[in-house]
Amino acid sequence: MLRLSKLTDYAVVVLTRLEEGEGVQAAPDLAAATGIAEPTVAKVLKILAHAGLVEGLRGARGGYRLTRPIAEMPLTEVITAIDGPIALTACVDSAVGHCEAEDLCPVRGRWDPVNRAIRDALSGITIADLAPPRAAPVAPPARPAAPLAATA
Amino acid sequence: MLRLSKLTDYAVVVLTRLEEGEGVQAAPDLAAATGIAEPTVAKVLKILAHAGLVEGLRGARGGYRLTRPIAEMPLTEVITAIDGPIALTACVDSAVGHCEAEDLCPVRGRWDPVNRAIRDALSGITIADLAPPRAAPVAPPARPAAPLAATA
DNA sequence: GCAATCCGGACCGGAAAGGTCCGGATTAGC
DNA sequence: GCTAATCCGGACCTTTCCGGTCCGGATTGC
Ligand code: SF4
Ligand code: SF4
Repeated sequence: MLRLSKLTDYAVVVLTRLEEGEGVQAAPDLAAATGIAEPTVAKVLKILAHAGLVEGLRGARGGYRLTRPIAEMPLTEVITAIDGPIALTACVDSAVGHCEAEDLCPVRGRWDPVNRAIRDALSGITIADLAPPRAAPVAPPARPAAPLAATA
Repeated sequence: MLRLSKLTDYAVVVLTRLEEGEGVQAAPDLAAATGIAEPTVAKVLKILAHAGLVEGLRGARGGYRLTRPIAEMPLTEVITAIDGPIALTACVDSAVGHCEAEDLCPVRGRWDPVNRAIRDALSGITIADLAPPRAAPVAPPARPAAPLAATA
């Protein structure tokens, strides 16, 4: 169904929750706050830390902390970090495996523009756009999808 | 990897191949022409016929035929026919299953604009855009992604 | 009547995702 | 220095879904 993995979804949720708390937050803490199982949250955090989106502070009183404000985190970065590069089919540039019908296939390589279109549409969205309207400083319901209007 | 299913990919390939041949074409014929396994092609054709994108003529000398020119077939229709409705997460309108963290989740419902953005980006693409440049009447390499430029 | 072809469904296997767990390393606090 | 808390890296299993195959039945042209 062109669905992105649950882990990616959870990652966004965790990131938004990280933005709310000020200091470092432990994994079990975030798990309780989001309603996701604790080991799963830990796994997501580990992947995100590996991608450089969050920073893990070890030792007692440790936890995780954002390395950037979520307003400067494109959604594509999170997807790429967890699900790998965006590749609709096996014959786009970022794909690894190749299909066996690639010689006879008449549309070989023609997926690239489509792939790029989706990537562009997603790169204009940041995690902040997915986050809940915190204090609503400007206009909460007026621009829920401002950067998305470019497609229309 | 935000990858659409192979069946959908095959469907596009078969559709483009259907456009090339004039009359009806049998499933084994298409299989040989595309390099895809015959039962798989048959399965794809069945699904497409069920969705109304192609028409199956039974009996001897039968086969499949397009109901519309591929230039008027949006890509979303093919995806929806095979992979089901486009739903990035479990909490968008078109999704069936619901995640258990939907009450505590702060981004619940915020995926909808993203989902819509992708759907819009895809609805502007037709199968003809994926098809190979048949006779190249205008300019083959000049406009490979004309309808996609709206996102930039 | 016969052969060719689509139609609908059931069926199975393998891969991938989701989820869980443990031992080790690191650091704050006492 | 010792203990407790916490991240880190990986291995592990379990389940689900996708890709692929197959068969009996219905329909039509010759
Ligand atoms: S070569 Fe053709 S069949 Fe293979 S992945 Fe690309 S579009 Fe699909
Ligand atoms: S409610 Fe939250 S966790 Fe559940 S599918 Fe929606 S965004 Fe993801």
